[in-house]
Amino acid sequence: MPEGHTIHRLARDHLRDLRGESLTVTSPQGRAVQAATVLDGARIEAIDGYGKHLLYRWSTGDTLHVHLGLYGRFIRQRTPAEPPRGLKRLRLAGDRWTTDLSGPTACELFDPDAEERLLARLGPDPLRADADPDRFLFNLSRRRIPIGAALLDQSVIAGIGNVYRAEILHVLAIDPARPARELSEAQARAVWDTAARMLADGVRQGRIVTQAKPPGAKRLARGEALHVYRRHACATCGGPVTVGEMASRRLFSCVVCQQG
DNA sequence: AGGGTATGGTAAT
DNA sequence: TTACCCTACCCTC
Repeated sequence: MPEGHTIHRLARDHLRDLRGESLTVTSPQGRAVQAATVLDGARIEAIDGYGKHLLYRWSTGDTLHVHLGLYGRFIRQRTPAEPPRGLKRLRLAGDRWTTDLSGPTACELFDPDAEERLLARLGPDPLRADADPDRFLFNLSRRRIPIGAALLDQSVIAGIGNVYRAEILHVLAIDPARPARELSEAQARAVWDTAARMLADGVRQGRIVTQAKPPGAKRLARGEALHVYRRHACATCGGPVTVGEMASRRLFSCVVCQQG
């Protein structure tokens, strides 16, 4: 689920569903007791997404940091909600909606300087209006690691995960093994622009879709939405998709389209 | 019941 | 590099 598009969509949805109401905050699993105690009865005033991180700004002045990791998810239901089932780290119950968080890597209150430390190790996030593409170009220009590894490095660019990595490099016909700093400036800009466009599409659609929808089609089936990720044949040329490993994740690329 | 897998990341070695 | 953490789901036995 969670690459950058998921995070920014959650920020938007949670703001819509929960902002301004006094929330009942509980820690059903018993693993976020301190945060729940501090925040219970308070209101969410704003929510920021940075890459794959969510920052909830509360009326108490506190910031709650959530990182979903690989398995984390939010489940929404109408208030009053069923008693929590399974392992729920946090429950936010408002007048209309109740949201449960399960499986996050992080769910914690930030110290005063924790946010600064977090932002210092994140590259620019193409989904943010205040993002600076030149910082991304600069970051790429000084990395000798492959571009396929650089795109997963959150200090180079924030918000890209394993699906977007494969899809971005594919639509630009870039060999993932190519050293990041050897990309031309035009190519690096194209990577940024493509990332920004794909992520924004992901926010709108609530899932990752990188293929154009044929006229008349309602919704692309799963397996038709992507070009190479988890496919055997490339959606563009029909050629074989190879599966390798880069940055400890499975990397899919088209032998034909993405030759070095 | 148990194993493998997943769109992520950190800390120790 | 490796070990480890987090949860749900799917497959096989």
